[in-house]
Amino acid sequence: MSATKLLVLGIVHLSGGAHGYQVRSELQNWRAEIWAKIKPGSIYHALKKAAADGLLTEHAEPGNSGPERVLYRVTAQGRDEIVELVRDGLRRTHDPTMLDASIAMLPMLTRADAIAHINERVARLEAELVHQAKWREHPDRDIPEHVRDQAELWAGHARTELEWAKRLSKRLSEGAYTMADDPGSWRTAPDPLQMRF
Amino acid sequence: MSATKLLVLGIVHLSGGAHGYQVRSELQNWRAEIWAKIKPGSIYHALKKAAADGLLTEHAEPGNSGPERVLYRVTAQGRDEIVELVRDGLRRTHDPTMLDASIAMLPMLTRADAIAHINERVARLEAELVHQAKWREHPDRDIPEHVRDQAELWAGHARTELEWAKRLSKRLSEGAYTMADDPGSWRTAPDPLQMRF
DNA sequence: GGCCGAGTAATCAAACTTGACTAGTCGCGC
DNA sequence: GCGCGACTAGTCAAGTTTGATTACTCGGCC
Repeated sequence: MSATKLLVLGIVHLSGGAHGYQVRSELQNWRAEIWAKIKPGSIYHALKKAAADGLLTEHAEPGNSGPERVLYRVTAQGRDEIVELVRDGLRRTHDPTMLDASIAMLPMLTRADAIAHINERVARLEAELVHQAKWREHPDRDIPEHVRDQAELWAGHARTELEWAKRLSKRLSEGAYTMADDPGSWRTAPDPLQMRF
Repeated sequence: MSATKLLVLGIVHLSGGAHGYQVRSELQNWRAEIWAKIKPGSIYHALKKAAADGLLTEHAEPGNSGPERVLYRVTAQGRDEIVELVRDGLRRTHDPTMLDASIAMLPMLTRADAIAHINERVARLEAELVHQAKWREHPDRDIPEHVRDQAELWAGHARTELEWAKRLSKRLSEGAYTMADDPGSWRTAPDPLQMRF
């Protein structure tokens, strides 16, 4: 699941550098254990992996009180990765966790970019609904009846998501939220993360 | 994810004994790679694990053509486990994959049992909707605006699922599907799986 | 008759997740 | 002045998932 990766990178970015426990508690604040099903162990693993991949830098901090801590910061490559992951999560259907994570990190994109990708999602959902409708007229007959009826539930969820995505797209074009290219965002604010290490 | 476990056990049960590849192709027929995200490797692992846990028995078959195959059969304990997993999946919210798998294996339950557990789901979903509505009136203010707006999507999904679960419950009480206590089900049919090994 | 692609059947190492466990600090009541 | 619970910070082994890879058969066609 790359939702963990996205959330961890995103939180470190938003906090402008953080150590494991900070990420963990921030995610707890956001109730992410529920919708993203993230457990402590995965967070520390994701941080180390991301550091090994060059998306984060590690700074050992002497334990002036308490045990040693490691401070992580997002690299330029890491920021690009976050943006790419958010785009991917918005586009890709059938992965609710990744969608939730992407929404959480939506302000990493510029307004136009976000709208474009949400609209792509809308288009995909519409295509899937058409496809499903066709399939239900001519179902495979070697599949049990109740398995075919599941399709109703999927279609319902697809319609719900469609409505919601359309509303979100509309709200964005009306100027809701502070996006990456708006004044006051992480991008226009003085940003310590521009530094390379 | 115990959805894999449930599907694998369920398919072996429905086929009255099967080897890995049969399970794999049957799941492909049901398009389970899409909604349950099952990959070949996991299937073989799940089979071995279940056998080690006493839910399946293994019968080595000499490769009379092609490589060696292992035939699996569900034990009495395995059947109980399937029933328990289906009940669990129906009850538990926030786990769509497990719900899908449970629906696929719904006829493992008696009609009354299935209805009872689906009704429990309905009650839980209603409680969650009430809880969410309250939370949206008094949101935590340290959470970004767009994260709070995600709740709309969750609520939408919950409502969709609620409607669907109610319909399913109704259909079941009207006699839809062949359940475990109906004539023609795996339970009333002569069943080779009753044998112990 | 020999090779190629499709289908059958499975293994394996690497990556990832999980839950339980460790270990230190801090305040507070007794 | 000490024991206890809560908070901070993280490690670790065990379990699971994944994607790539292996290996064998069979039918067809050049």
